[in-house]
Amino acid sequence: MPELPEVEVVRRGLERGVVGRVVERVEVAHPRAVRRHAAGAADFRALLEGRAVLRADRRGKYLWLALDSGDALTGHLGMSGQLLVVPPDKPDETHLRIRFAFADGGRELRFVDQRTFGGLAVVAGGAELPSTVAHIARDPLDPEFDDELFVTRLRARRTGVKRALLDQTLVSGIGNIYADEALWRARLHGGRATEVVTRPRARELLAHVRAVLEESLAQGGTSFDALYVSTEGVSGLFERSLNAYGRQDEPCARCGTPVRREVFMNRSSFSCPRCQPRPRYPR
DNA sequence: ACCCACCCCTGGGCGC
DNA sequence: TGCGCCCAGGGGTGGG
Repeated sequence: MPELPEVEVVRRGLERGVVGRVVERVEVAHPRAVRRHAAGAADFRALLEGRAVLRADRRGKYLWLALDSGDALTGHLGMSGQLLVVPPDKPDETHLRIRFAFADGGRELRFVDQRTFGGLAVVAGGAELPSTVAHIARDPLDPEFDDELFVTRLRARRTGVKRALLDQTLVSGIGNIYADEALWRARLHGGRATEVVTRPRARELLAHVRAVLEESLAQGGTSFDALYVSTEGVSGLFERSLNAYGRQDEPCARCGTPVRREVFMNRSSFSCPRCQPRPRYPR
């Protein structure tokens, strides 16, 4: 899916739906879904069967379940991954990749992923912070996120502001939607060079990032279609609150100028031509 | 240490 | 109907 709000909705669903339960049986229906588990599907199964789930954690767009073995079942949803908690008798989804049945015979956990950009892996000793997640920065909703460090590092970059926001090693959890929304709120064009953004402007941008992530989370995230849903299959409602993303040719909510679409980093960027003028020297 | 182009996939929507 | 494009909330990798 999904960006931070959508992943956090899933994490909360896992907390309610699988924490405290014991995995009894794992079925890997598609090997690509465990390609990040280098030792293969059989090893993946062996490390999970019989294990109890202690916690559901998240950093940025990465999720993990802490296990009683000290290992972590880590996951990334990619562009189209879903983690669903469903009754065992529910018919298999078309793109069901991995099934987890629990010892209590209750609802199953299913990893469903149309495009298979996502995947799961067991990381040895990773219950606290999986080594495969440690390379990314904290996200803006993390209480230990260091705002001033972010401002310093942002300004040290020699790139554009949007590229920087999308760089998960600088700040995690932001994707194409929330980058565009935060930039719209901050009245900044994504091509603005990071080194000319003043410290107060950078702090302001971060405040907008945080606000849009929190507001979206409160609405259950953004769901353009049925691919972006909670563990219960429920869609989020934040799409109606988007001001820039996907709003090409619609009037800017501030000034009425039609929202433009530009291709940037081989993907779409939406912005207001008047509120967010192109910089003279874009990055 | 950065930054960028490219690659990995499937399916929906569109024009022809 | 069908085909060929284009498009889509992702990251990892290898080159410069």
